[in-house]
Amino acid sequence: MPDADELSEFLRGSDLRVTRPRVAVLSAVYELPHASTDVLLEAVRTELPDVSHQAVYDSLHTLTAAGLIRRIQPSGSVARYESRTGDNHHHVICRHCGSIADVDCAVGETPCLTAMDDHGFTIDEAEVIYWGTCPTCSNHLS
Amino acid sequence: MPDADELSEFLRGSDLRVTRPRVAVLSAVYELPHASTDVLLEAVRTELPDVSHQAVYDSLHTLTAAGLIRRIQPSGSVARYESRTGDNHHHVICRHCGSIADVDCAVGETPCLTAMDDHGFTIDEAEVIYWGTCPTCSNHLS
DNA sequence: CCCTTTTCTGGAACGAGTCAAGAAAATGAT
DNA sequence: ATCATTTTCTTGACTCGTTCCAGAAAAGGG
Repeated sequence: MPDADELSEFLRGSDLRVTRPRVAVLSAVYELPHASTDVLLEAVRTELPDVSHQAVYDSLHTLTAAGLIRRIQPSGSVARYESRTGDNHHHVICRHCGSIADVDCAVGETPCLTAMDDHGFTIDEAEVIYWGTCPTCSNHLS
Repeated sequence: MPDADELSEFLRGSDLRVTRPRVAVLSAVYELPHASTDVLLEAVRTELPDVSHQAVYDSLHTLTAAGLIRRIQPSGSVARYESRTGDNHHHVICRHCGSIADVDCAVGETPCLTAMDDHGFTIDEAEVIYWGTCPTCSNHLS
């Protein structure tokens, strides 16, 4: 869990200005993986009570564009963010409660990156989402 | 491309009442794969000019719940629907224009269905989205 | 053919996200 | 350090896809 100085360095390393909202947002994304925007907004406001939601949206967009965080948006969900980037990991999502866990690639480094027939597309990413039921919901349902 | 009678049979086969909006919606989804709700609404209205948008939303939900059509919703896109169901195919999406094409499984029948560490989840579906650039946009950009 | 159940209409409402203009803050140069 | 420039943040309105609701209409079984 990087501290504020490290987070600032991450920002500077991406040629981004270091502002308190950005540091707070980045910190929140590290603390709360797969959190939605409004959860992150609340988290940020425990530290900076007066940030606007717009500042959080802007920061999330900027950080995403810089590659410091990753945005994921499964079907039927609002946007969520995580700090693990660039390692080609995927997600398993519970259909019942919406909880998300990370899963590493099953098949080598870039599984399925070669589609059978790519229709002439140039493919640069294969996003895999596993849908299922989490342990908690399994117990609850049985 | 099934005709109205066949579509009606599909509905009855799923224990759904046969209504004109439903037949028209189902027909539109067959005609326009990966179309968004409002495109489907327009298509339906060429045949049934007075359908409400709510009827189309309801029909899409009902047909999706019955498994007659499939709903897909890539990040940053509105909901889209297709008539190919149950064959475990995936999609390749153009980052620039949003166009979608079907791709069959690259690796056998259920690629990646076995996650490396499933965190105790019971996985029932692996959804793969290939992101890239379509031929048209490739030409345009070069 | 009528009755019950389900579906459709019309319109209001919701929520995540975006837009826009001016105020504030962060960087780079003096 | 301070100032000027550039970028970012605040405030508040607004958009758009989607959902909610109550009453009207239509489908299918008896």
